[in-house]
Amino acid sequence: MEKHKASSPISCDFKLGYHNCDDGNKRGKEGKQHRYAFQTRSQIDVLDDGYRWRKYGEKSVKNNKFPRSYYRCSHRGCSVKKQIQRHWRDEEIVVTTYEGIHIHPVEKSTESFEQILRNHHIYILSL
DNA sequence: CGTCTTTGACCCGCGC
DNA sequence: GCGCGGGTCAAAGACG
Repeated sequence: MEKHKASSPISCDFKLGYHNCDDGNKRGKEGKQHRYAFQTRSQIDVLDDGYRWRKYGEKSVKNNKFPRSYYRCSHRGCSVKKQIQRHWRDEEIVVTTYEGIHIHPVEKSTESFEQILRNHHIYILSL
């Protein structure tokens, strides 16, 4: 699912910070992780992409009245994370950030990732 | 009864 | 050292 390119230009005045997660320090797990994000115009903040997610945290962000939710793939051995956050200005815009790669097939076969992309007018920001 | 949410505490790096 | 901002843990409860 990492081959979806952003076909439509986005006018976003916010930028996703690429956190400088240095490998080989305290964490020592995986150093470089795939991280990409997209934003959505939707009232629903949690897009069902076919995987099962378990929420493990929620923190409020500065300069943003809406909190940010942290999810993790509930499959054993799969440590894909994602966080969902609303835009600071428009409540309608939802920013979803993925991190990691799934090591197992998708469980639910309801919607494919492409369909979700089309249905919700998702714009991929960076990958 | 198993899975997932909720929510405060905890940890860590950074600046003062 | 202390507070802050951001990320995670884990116990208890909700929900099917």
